Amino acid sequence: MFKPEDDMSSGAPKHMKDRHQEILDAAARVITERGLAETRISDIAEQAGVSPGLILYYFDSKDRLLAEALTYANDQFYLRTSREIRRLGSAKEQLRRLIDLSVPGYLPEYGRLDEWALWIEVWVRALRDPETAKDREVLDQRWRAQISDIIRIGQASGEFVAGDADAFALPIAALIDGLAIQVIMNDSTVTAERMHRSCMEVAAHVLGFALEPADLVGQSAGA
Amino acid sequence: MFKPEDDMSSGAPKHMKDRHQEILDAAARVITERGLAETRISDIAEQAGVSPGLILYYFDSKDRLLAEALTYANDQFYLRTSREIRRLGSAKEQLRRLIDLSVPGYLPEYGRLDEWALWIEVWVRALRDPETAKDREVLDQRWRAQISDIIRIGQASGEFVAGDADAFALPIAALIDGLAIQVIMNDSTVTAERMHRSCMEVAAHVLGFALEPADLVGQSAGA
DNA sequence: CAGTTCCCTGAACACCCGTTCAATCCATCC
DNA sequence: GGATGGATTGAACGGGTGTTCAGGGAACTG
Repeated sequence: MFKPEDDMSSGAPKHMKDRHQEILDAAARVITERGLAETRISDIAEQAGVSPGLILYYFDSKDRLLAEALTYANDQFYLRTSREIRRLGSAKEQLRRLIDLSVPGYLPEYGRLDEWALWIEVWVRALRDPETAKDREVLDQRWRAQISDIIRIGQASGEFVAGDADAFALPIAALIDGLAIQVIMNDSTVTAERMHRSCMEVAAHVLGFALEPADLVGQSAGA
Repeated sequence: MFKPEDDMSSGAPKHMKDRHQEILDAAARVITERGLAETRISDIAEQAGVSPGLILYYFDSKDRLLAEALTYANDQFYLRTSREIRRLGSAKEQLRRLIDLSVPGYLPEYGRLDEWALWIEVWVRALRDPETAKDREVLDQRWRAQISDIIRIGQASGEFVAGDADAFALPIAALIDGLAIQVIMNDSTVTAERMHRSCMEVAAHVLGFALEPADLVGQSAGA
């Protein structure tokens, strides 16, 4: 993804859907790089390879664009993990994979997992912007639902203990959030491996399954 | 604290230390209210009851001021909780009190505990500003040390199981972080009470102590 | 009581950036 | 192939805001 498509040197009009998405993509990339506060319309235009005027042709205002871009980027992350996880057989494998994908920089094939940086931007914005606050709640509930769905599967198969799956999911989700922040901040005492281990341990504890040595091996891409 | 001091109508020069601190206080309040991105020098000046020019007389630039204000505010929170906790007898009580103080809005006497909002601002800024990144790491390590100190006390007294106190503290700190974010966001499914309960349960689990019914009663101010 | 130093003000400056808009380009259709 | 309409540009406008600065004024010093 994220190909600049050099061949569209100048002219080359696109249909609205394409441009809309292209601009959102460009915006998400710029926000990830420079942060929401330092993101200018001209940056997004440059990243998308168009003129600044065109950005405002597709979006009512900079503010609207930023809001849309944030939820759009989180959507992408959700869809990717969701697709990956559905493939796996056991609930324990699914949970493990979800944690793999949530630890910034744990899997080499996915860069630094900068989606977390976007999450923090969403949080800051949601504190004051009701629109963003609404979106955030939906996004966050989906994130927790992804975990509780796995838990329910594991309960049905007997891998996990019985109980309120949503109640089990909350601390696991929050723990991942809290640790991911530290890892993305490059905290010297909270490495990716340590985060992964801690998440697995607490999950095993809460859900009542045994940790096998293989669960704690770093950097495995899973089967 | 936070008295406007109406009587210093115009003249009334203050000594540098005072003004420095006053401006930091004012800045912290404005940032909490409006957010880092929407904080203008004129806002801070107004809040402090001085002219915009004076702000730049005491601080080299707006950026420096903001950076200082953020760590200053976090310092205040640390000092307050630290002072409160030291009074208590048992480690379990200390831990419980720490959690009380960390749950936004749990204790009526402390407003909404908006220090958490400042934390998020620190995180966003630390992603790009090395100076802030350094401060954040110190602040965060102190936050975790506060927890591991309590754990060590409890281990010495036999209240908690033996083990690496720092390793125990990490998930507890991260869980508090992750849940506090949800609570401060006014997430409809993560109430202050639920956060409190979840933190106590995980702590009890990790540290191997039994939860008594009294530990789960809401809003108690402790002894 | 002059002189010096520091605190403080508020207006002016300069720059940055979101937004607007008239003009241009390019498909597509008649 | 001329006309129509949407897509695109880039320059210009305008508001907002960080920073500077010349000056006023209070306290302290000798």
